[in-house]
Amino acid sequence: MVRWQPDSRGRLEEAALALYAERGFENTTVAEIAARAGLTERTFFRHFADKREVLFWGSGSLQELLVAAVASAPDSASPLEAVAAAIEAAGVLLQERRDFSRQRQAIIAASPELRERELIKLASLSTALADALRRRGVEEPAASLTAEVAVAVFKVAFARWVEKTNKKALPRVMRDSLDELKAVTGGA
Amino acid sequence: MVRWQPDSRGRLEEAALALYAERGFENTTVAEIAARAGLTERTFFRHFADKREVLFWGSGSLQELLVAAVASAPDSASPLEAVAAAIEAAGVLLQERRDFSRQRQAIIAASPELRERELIKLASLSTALADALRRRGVEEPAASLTAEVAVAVFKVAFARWVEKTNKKALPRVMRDSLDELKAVTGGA
DNA sequence: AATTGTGACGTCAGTTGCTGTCATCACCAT
DNA sequence: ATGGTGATGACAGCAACTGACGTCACAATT
Repeated sequence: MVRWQPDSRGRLEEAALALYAERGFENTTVAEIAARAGLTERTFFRHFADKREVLFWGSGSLQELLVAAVASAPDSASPLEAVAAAIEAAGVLLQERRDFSRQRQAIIAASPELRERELIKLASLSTALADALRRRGVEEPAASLTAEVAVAVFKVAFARWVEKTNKKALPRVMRDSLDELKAVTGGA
Repeated sequence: MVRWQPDSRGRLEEAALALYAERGFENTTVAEIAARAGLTERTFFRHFADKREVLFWGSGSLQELLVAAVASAPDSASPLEAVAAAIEAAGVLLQERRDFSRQRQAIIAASPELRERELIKLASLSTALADALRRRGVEEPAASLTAEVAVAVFKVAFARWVEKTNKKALPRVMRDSLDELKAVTGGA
């Protein structure tokens, strides 16, 4: 006789996603999420720092992926080329989980609190990318600026990808957006 | 006999800034702020949507300044030149309130919750700038990308300006950072 | 001058996010 | 068996926020 069902964290994530989608983030209580997962409110907070974090648990691995991509870029690659390869790799990953990504983004877009949390994750990504670039020998402020630019392109491309149905694949949108950015900053 | 002292909002701002600086944001209670201002907790929430917003009341006017600067740029100016003029104008304003800006930034930097709020203000600024650019006839995604780039340069320049004492004036740092960005995105 | 708003604030009660603390009990190693 | 461990439940409590309602100086109206 098992005392508890396994994967309580996963059940909490699932329950939260469903309830946030159903009745909105603000209109669902942690107690409801826990009840749906067959757990206690207290247990929810043992797994997630707060009510928002349950939606952002995967962002850590995405950040690791991007940082690894920057680190493994060939030495001949420029800083911009290194981060370009990284966001394309992220694009591949998100493209694979297309439906999930879109549902999640719809939930986030509907709540200012969740948008705040998303932005700080992206800011964390930016500093991580800047660190990775500095490890490649890029000096400041070029490292920070390149990292910020990468996140900016990521944001814009992701927003366009989410927007309408039947569009290009995300890695392609990432590339196109980066080319647009070069045109904007270069052809002054 | 006046029933209440005037400028309750200003007193709340002042009290909050002092207490946040003194004992940190998390260790300060809204009730304490209100008491220091000679008011009630309930009144605090009538003036500010939440505990963080008291530090960001001025960000609206800054955003208006930037948008106006973009709108009033000469027709001959490229999108990047238009936002460059805007962030330089913002640099002038912040340079004038140098001490206040730095104290405020120190408080924000010390609290993740406040950093979240700052980021969403910058995101709001980015969409406002993109709108202003679109009103100048700039198409998407160039407008969004240019706006994001402007905010990125603003962030990096401001961070550098705050960092060490005895540095260049902020408008100058803004210009330099923008030039660095052009080098980074152009000289691939 | 009397009346009637009106706006800014106080008071109070309630919900919800979040935390500290302690007990419980299947499981595992010894 | 014995004892340790880790995940969970149970409970109490604080602080952020909200809604409802009362109060009273001041201004506008008549």
